[in-house]
Amino acid sequence: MIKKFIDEESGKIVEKSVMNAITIDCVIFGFDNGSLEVLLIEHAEGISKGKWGLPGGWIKKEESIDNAAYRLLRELTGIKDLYLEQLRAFGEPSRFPLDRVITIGYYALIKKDMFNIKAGFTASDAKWYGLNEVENLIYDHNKILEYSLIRLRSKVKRAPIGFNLLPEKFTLLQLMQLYEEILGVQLDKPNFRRKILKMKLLVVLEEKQTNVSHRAAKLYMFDKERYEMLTNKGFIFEV
Amino acid sequence: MIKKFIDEESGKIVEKSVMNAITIDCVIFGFDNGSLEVLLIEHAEGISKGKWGLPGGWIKKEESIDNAAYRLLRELTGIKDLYLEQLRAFGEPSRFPLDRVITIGYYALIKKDMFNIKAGFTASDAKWYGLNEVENLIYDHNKILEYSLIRLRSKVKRAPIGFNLLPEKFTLLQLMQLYEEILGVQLDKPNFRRKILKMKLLVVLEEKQTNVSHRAAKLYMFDKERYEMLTNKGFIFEV
DNA sequence: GCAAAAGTGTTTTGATTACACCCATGG
DNA sequence: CCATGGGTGTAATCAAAACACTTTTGC
Repeated sequence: MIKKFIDEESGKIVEKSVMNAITIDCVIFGFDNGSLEVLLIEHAEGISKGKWGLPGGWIKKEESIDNAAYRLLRELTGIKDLYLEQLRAFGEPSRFPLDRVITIGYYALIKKDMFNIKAGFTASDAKWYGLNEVENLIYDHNKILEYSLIRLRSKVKRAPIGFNLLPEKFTLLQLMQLYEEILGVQLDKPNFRRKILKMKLLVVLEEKQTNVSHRAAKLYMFDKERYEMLTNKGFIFEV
Repeated sequence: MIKKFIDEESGKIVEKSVMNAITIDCVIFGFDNGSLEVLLIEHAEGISKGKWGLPGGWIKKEESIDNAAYRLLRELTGIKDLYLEQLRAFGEPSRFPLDRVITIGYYALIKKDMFNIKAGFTASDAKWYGLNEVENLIYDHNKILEYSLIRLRSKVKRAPIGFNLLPEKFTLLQLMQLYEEILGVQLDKPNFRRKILKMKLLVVLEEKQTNVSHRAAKLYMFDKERYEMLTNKGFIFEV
């Protein structure tokens, strides 16, 4: 099967051979005003025209599935620095009405402040949805979204991937609210502070919040090197 | 693409249409004499003839990928009652030398005492290997096996799937050795007892061990109903 | 000074760990 | 009677949870 692509270097339209009957669909998470959101696409072509669904696409013959997912996200958001992880394959025979198509689900975490949507030629419109605003999506995309949430909740307890949803510099309250939102729990501020600081994954900055009508909070950054060091030693992260 | 299958009801050979360029590969774990083992297949056809690899096969057009994995396991082992879980899709372009083929990895846990190998027509021989005995497998099967181990280790801490590797009736020491083997750690017997019993997932039986040259241990069974009840309430299992 | 969030301190509770020790059984 | 694993008890340590309290800032 042959599909058209925009070449990333030259910008020209090129034709490429893609895998048959296998696609990629991606749940993109963002975090804004204390709420977790997903990026959905209004499909512009085919039988699903006008309906909303997860962004997705085809796998080129010569690219790995991880690279295909990266490419699709770049095409849509322009972001190169994001967290990406495969969920699993979804392969009910009835999931795609016209033909037997298996899809490989991914989820991505992006810093929303780095982001602007580049609507591609298979997406007429893209929009952020709060998790409770999401209604009926095309095919089995609700199921993929549901599964991605389970996975995100479980993963966020074991590795500090939450930082990928926050801006470079953030306050401890922002971080706590992120965890509260993802895990759907209420956390105790003093206890959260102590716990997260004890992990030594954060670097305190000189900077503080500005223009807030209360005591300004210190800003922190995630210390990736320290994290790598700790994970290599078999470190476990739990909030 | 058309492949030959043995119809499970009539026993006759039938031709079925299968998915192109997508396969299933399965890591089958068993537990014997305190050691974790995997079932490997000596491939009898194609370019991988004579080499060992994971059991796998094609996905029929009309069956779901989970069902395809179940069917393959039934064809190979005859066992209907086993634990099966998808790992993820493996899709490096170079993983299969002749063509671009994406595979969906699964892992299964079986009770070895229920089991006898039914060598199918795509497998000339099947053999259990201890984890350290496994050498170079075909394609990316070492990678799939490695990943399945990571997954098994992580899963076994959060859900009592280990029982699927033990006989119906077992002693606490057997169970502890299973955890020690899977997790690669030494556990303290008294502490393990208390912890596992406090979870209330085990039923004590009247029976005891026989013919042992030490005090006979009580036999236990896993209480599946109790487990379902606890999981529904958001129960977490950690050893 | 008041509201609102930042940030510190302290007590209680419960789980984890480490290890000493007694029990039952076959050879 | 001794080796082997079955099984119980307990003290020490550590993390989690609950919550009272002080600090800083804008209005």
